[in-house]
Amino acid sequence: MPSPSGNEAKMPPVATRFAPSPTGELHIGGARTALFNWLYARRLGGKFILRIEDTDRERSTREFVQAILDSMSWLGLSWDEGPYYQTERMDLYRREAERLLARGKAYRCICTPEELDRRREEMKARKEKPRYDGRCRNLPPEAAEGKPYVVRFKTPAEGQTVVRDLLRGDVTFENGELDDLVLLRSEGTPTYNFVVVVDDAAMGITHVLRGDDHLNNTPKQLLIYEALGYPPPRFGHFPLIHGMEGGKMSKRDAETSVMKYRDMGYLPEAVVNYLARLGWGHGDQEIFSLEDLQGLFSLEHVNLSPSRFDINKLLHLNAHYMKEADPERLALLLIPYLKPHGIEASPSPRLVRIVQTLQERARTLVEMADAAVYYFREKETDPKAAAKFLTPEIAPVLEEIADAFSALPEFSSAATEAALSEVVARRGGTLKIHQPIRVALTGGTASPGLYDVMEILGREEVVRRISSAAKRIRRG
RNA sequence: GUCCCCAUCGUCUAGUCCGGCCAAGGACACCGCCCUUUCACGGCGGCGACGCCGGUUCAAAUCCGGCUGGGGACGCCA
Repeated sequence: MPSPSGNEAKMPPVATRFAPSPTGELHIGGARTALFNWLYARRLGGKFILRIEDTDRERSTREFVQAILDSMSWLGLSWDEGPYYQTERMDLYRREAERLLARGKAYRCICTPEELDRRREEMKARKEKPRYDGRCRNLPPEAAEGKPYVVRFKTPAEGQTVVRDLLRGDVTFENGELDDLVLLRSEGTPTYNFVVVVDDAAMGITHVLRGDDHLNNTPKQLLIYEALGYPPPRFGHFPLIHGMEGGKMSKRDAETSVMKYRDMGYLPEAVVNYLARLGWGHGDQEIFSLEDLQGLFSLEHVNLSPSRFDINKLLHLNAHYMKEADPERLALLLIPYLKPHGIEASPSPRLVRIVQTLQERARTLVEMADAAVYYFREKETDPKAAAKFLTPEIAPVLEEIADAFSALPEFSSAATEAALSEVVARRGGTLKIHQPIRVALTGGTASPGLYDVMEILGREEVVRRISSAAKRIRRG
């Protein structure tokens, strides 16, 4: 219970943000960052802001912006404000840079990129930490006239900056280790460490939750906050997601784009569940809906060590959600995955029935589509299956069964099962007939329950496929 | 090279803050068995970890130090 004079009472409502740069599709690691920020805001009744960091004009594209927005929506991560685009806020950044220049907190630097590169290489060769040597710090203002220049931050040479990390506690940096970083490029566009501060301050961000790779940037940003005279937000850095081989997750390990997982037939709830459990836990619980997560997520339970992306566990979770999912919804979702097989399906009760037979057998929508093909057209028979089950002595039995099915008053799974036992009984009761029929019907040895398959296929098609299998056997 | 972070089964994790309930629990994967018209699902069981060394303590996975190992950052990228 917060006292009237306590900090709690004055705490502004929580605001988090996700600030991707549209230089690629939404990365699986970025998606987790977005998820954690979204959850944190939701949990505390705050707002979640989306900001597109497109100041790198060379590499940012409209298409990537759209892909990121689509990925967020697919995952169910809605934003309360934005998307803001940094390229639309250039005036603000230039104004703030001017302010720093006027107060002597920043300076113009006329070193060329080539020169800088050269010096960096030299420093590396000398085994020093590569950094700007500050040679333009005290240049008279006229020196920059008529020349291209960048605006650099005047990092204090002395003292320490401590980052009070929400997850790791205090992390202390020597200011002397920090660089005079570039604030404005020679074309006048701002760089990351500068815009992020200006925007987070302007947007009232209270909590910056981001990947570990930004921990080293934080002291620089803190110093910029101070120079600008804005109160800094709280920071929390969680570990990166690694590939199975260790190291930043790359395409070598697994697909890194969220959209690709959708394309590979994963359900968004499985991806969300998996991402949440990667670096976070809640006792022994494994299954979490987005709604569960909103109520349970907390920074205290975020792990500090990097976790590896394990596609097997994602697959397992997806299989779980495939089983849980409403068959009508799955039927709708399945349609596009049928297209590559040349199947143009449309929503129907039959499609729902098909999905129901496949739900506990398919781990992804792609697997489900693969397994569903024989429901739509006769598949080529697997030669091994044919050799084993479509033997000459089985041909007359198949013919007998086809006849029995044709004579049935109604073609239900109960009826076909009864008819089949009758045939088997007539032949001595030890006949193994299921696999031959399965091969005749589906082209392979694995399928849902035979009677269900037959009911869905319908009498005409069942009789046709069984007879044609018998004919093929007789022809040799 | 310099700075920073991290360290429980192969992987994700519970336990670590407030040392004893932990001869370390769950999940994935893997291996067996059961169920079964096939394949799956499911059920049961197995395999499997506190990186190392020292310290504090009656007692350490839990606290402290060192070592080792892993990772990240050092751009006119974000």
